[in-house]
Parts: sequence; structure tokens; C-alpha cells
Amino acid sequence: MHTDIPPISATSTAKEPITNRIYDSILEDIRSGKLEPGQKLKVRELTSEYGGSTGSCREVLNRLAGERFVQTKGMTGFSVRDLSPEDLIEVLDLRDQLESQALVQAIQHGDTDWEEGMVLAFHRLERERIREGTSLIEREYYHREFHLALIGAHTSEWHQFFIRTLSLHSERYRRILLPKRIFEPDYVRVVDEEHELIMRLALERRAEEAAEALKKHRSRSRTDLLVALESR
Amino acid sequence: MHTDIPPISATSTAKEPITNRIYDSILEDIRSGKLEPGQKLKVRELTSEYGGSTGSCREVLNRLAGERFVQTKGMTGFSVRDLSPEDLIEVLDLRDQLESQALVQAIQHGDTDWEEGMVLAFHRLERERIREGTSLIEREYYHREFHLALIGAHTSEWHQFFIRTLSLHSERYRRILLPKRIFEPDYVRVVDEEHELIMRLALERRAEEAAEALKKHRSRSRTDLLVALESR
DNA sequence: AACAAATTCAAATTCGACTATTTCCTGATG
DNA sequence: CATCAGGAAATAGTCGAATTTGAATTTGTT
Repeated sequence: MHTDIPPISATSTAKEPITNRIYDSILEDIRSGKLEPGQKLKVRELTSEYGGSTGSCREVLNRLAGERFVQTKGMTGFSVRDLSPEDLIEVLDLRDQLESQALVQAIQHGDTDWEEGMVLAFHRLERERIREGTSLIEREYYHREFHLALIGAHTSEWHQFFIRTLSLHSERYRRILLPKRIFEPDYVRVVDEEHELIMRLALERRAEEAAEALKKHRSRSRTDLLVALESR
Repeated sequence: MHTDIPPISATSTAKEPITNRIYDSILEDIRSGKLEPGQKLKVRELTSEYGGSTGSCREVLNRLAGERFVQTKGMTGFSVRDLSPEDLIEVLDLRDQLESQALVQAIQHGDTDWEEGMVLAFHRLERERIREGTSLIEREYYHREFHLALIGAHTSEWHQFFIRTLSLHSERYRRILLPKRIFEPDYVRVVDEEHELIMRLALERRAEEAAEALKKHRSRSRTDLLVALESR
């Protein structure tokens, strides 16, 4: 997980290996479902779709395998990680556990920077929701940033890494199974209210209630996801 | 994390890519400290040490990067992940949290298979400790197997994956910082007693006490590791 | 001497051809 | 008809040379 989508891609002249560009593209397509769960990833096809050579693409696939976005076994190549109800439940449960624990810690130890970061991330999230030209990718980015701001910069690196991994995996379920939901006005409004509630409770240092609100925030979509997954 | 060291390597005719062999070797050398923390990993040197070509080695390094055993940034190559007190504390804390939670769950829901698996893993661990010809690698393997047996096969795949990752990382600290300790008779005896205590409490379904014993089991080495790390 | 620019060299990255393995197809056999 | 063997095509894995980059060193200038 080397870098993330920049808010607005600046005219970056930074020298980066091609593999990073390919990595970003493939990961985005796995998250969005353009590369479907279980789909075989043939190196030759990938090169013509994403550029680079067979070598570069295999490097990327290996990195993604290490992060469990793609599966690989013996000499049979790579494929996009499967979806399953069991996996979904595990991902959501573990994420809940890690994230609410981190939130409580942040509320107990958070400083002014943490508060300001949260407010700022919330503002950006709302702004980009309203704006016209904002892509889904960017919205998902700001959404993730908000949740990261909640748990704060002081959360341990490993903790953040695990939360980030689980977030990306659950994002995949959401984007594949409920692709339209995210644009429904009612849904957006409810989600926004929940975000604001969590933030307010966090600012007021009401740890228990904030953690509870965070759990509730997630449990709503949980059932929808499971239903959508079963009927595939 | 594709495969693990088999107890006694059977005459396997399974066709495996070379990269797997290289992966195992390099990971083992990172865990043991033969490849030192922070050390630069030059692809050319790796090929002559571990075989394969630049391409194969880079694939392995990418997989290891995804699992955070090696670091990489921009076009400056790969290096073994650094050690630091902060990192150590994070690894141990998070592992404690995930593992004791899993243990409690296992005790609440574990079946006969779980009990038997635990007893078996404990027996093997003791047997291999006593045996003459057993290598350190094998001992570490059985040690890890025992701890995995504790939390049982029913622990979610993601949960197990995170625990395994953190175990491997903390193993590295142990093997690098306290290489001799593991062989001292007093130390071995204490550790064995602790293992037996945890297992007995688990079999008797005394969840709280078992979790407590597990935490204590770890907290002992924690201070030693931090001290050893500071004086480097 | 102190700094900046140019040079050089080792190392990282990238590439696509080469080899090995799996998969798919076909047709003979029970 | 089902099954299996053999071979052809497709795909995976492997390799090392060619290219690009980063960093150390030298050279030139103030």
C-alpha cells in the first residue's frame, strides 16, 4: 500500500517507478469491481490494459498478493480475491473491533491537532459530496480520510495499517454490491448525519457513545450487503 | 505468507515456482536476523545468495513488501524493515489484544477438535524441545503452531492472518535481541510451565484466567526486549 | 575553502524473449 | 456414452541484457 489517490492530482513531476502507477490502477479496478472477484488475472492482458511489461505486472501482482487483494497458488497464476459472506462478516467484525478501540483511545488522548484534523476532514467530505465534478473515487477517498482522521495520527502504525487494509476490503464489497445506493439522496443524508454525530461526540470526549455511534454507522449497511451478496 | 516450514520436509513432488523457495529462504533470514534490520537488499547480491534471477528476486521482495517485512520507497530499492522501540511496543500490544480476544472466543465456542489440537500441539512442542537434533527454526515453528492451536481453527481467517503476521514480526525481535535466552534451561522451563498453564485453563474453560495467563506469558519478555533494543 | 555543475559508476528498474507447466481439445477405446 | 491419453495451444514462470536512475566523485568557479 504505497501511496494513495491524491485529492486533486497535482502536476507531479516526481520520479516514480511505473509499477506504482500500475499498482494504483489495478488496485482501483479491484476495489471498484471492474476486475471482478474470482476473475483470472492474465499477465499478458494486464500489460496491454495497464501498460508495462510482464515483469512489471507480475511485481505488482505479487505486492497485491502480499496485501491479499489477489490470490495465487502454485503455478496457476493470479486471480482477484473472492467475495463470500464469511469473509464479509470477518472483515466487518474485525474492522469494527479495531476501529472502535482506536476511536476510544483517540478520544482519551487526542490533542488539538486531532480535533482540527477531524473538523477539516469532515468539512472536505461534505464539500466534495455537494460538488458536481467529484468522482466516486475521490468521494471514497475523502470518506476514508474522515474515518482515518477520527482515529487520529497517534494511533499506532500497525493499527492504522490493519484498519486501512480492512477498510479497502470492505469498500470493495460496498462498491460492488451496492453501487447505486451511494448516490441516493436519502442515503447520503443519513450517512452525513451519522458522520456529524460521531464527530460531535468525539469532540465532546464522550468515548462510549462515540464508539457506539460508529458501530451503528456500520451495522446499517451490513445487512444490506449480506442480502445483496446472497442474491448473486 | 504462502506456506510454512513443514515439520519434516516430505518428498514433495509438487511443482512449485522457484520464487516460493526464495521467498521462504529470504523470509527465514529476515526473521533470524541474518539479514539485518535496515540492511539494503541489493537484487544482484540476492540472486547469487539465493538463486533465481533479478526478476524472481524482485517478485519475492515485492511480496515481502506487501507483508511489511521489507521497506521500499521510490526508486531507491529495498531494505529490511527497521527495528524500533515504538514498533516493538505496537506489535506486542496489538498482538496481545488480538490474540487474547481470539483465545476467549475459542474457549467459549471451542469443540473437541479444538481441545485435541491444543493437546497435540503442546505435546509436539515439548517433544521437540527435548530432542537433540531439532533446529531453532523447527522449534519456532512448533511454538507458533501451539499458539495457533490455542486460538483454534474457528478463529476467522483475517484474525488468524493478522495474528500470524504480528507473531512473525515479534519473533524477529526475539531472535535478534535475545538469541541466547531461548536456550537457557531456566528460561525454557518457565516458558513450558506457562504454556501448560494456559492450556489447562483453556481446557477447563476458564476464559478470563487463560487470557490473563497469556498476557503474562508475553509481558515477561517484553521488558527484556525493550532493554536489549535500547542498548544497541 | 565553499558551493554548484558535470561526470562517472553502481544499482534499480524495465523489458520481452525463452522455457516450463497447465489447460483445453480431440479422438480412440472400453 | 463416459473416460482416458496424447498433443496443441494458451498461459505461467524464468531469465539476463538494456535502460534509467540515484548517489558519489570530480571538476570548475567564486
